[in-house]
Amino acid sequence: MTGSPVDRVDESLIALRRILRATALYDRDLASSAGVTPAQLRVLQILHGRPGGSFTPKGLAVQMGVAQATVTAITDKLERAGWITRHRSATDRRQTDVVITDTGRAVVRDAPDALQQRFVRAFGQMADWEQAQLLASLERVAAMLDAEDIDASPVLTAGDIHTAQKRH
Amino acid sequence: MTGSPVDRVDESLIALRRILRATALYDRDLASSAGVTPAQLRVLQILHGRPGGSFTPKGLAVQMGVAQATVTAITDKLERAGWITRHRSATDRRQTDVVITDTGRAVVRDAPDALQQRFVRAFGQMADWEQAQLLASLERVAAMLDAEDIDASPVLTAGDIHTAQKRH
DNA sequence: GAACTTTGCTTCGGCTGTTGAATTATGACT
DNA sequence: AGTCATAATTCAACAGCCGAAGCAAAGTTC
Repeated sequence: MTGSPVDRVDESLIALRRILRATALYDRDLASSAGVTPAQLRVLQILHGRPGGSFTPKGLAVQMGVAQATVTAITDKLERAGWITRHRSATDRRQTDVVITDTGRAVVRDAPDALQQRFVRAFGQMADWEQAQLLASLERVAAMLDAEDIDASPVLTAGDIHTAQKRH
Repeated sequence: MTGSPVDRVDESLIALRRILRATALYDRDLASSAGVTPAQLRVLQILHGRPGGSFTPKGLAVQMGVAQATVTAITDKLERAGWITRHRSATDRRQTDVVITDTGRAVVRDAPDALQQRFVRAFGQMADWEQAQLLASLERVAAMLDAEDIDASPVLTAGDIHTAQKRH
């Protein structure tokens, strides 16, 4: 069953692609079923996990790895939907504070993150040593891929994850 | 260092998100640097790994998890670029055969799949038991995520992966 | 074999995400 | 004051993606 080294790297890559594909499909399901697109939800999740529920467009752009213009476009839609508000920052009047609203937080809470739920459920059914091994492997892969030339800021605030926990 | 079970699932999810984010950023780099977009490259890769380098739009749509109309749009661009050709199928004249051209194959071969290269390199430096463990974990996660409600067809033919191997 | 249903593909209109370039406003520095 | 840098927006242009509508070919039913 254990093949040659070449087999192993091939099969690892195939497994990785399967993971990527599954998440892409989940994203699209989410978009069609919950009335919020993946990119918009990502913005809401980031805001939700921030102290005060607020962030600057620049900060959002850096964290998401997109251009500032993209953030402007997305926040336009979020604002029109009433999920965020925008105000000029008091301290630096060049900046804008993007603030999540209560209805915006509700969207984050209610968005069915099927991927995450499935992962949490399956993870919980694993034996202790399996969990530890899986975590080690995932962190290993993450370290392999998101390396120095990519901004390594903390990708995800834990807010949405803990939310999913509560509703296990 | 080893935290509570809740910590572990949280940290696993964060690692998973880091992986997803890294791959998304790689995709965008690829698009801007190689003159081919991720979706277009995916079509070319699928064709490249097929016997005869040919597939139907329907098959592409199923494999990629997108609508047929999307495949039409993408193949329009690929055809205009000279990377594929389209002919009516002889056996079933409703079908179209999408066939990759030689220049199309060259695009697949030369596309810098930085993600894959980095993975292969790092993987090769790992100890034997680590490789085995990583593979097992990735396949485990893949099985957790791309489950029954998602078409579980073989996601990726090995063609492009072996190509990356050769040029390790 | 005529009428229908199904299947495969394309066209069309519309939305989202994404970007670079140009613009405006503000802050920082000399 | 003058210059430069930074934050955000606007604009024009693509790419991806979809559902609905249309069309052609195959399959089915009577």
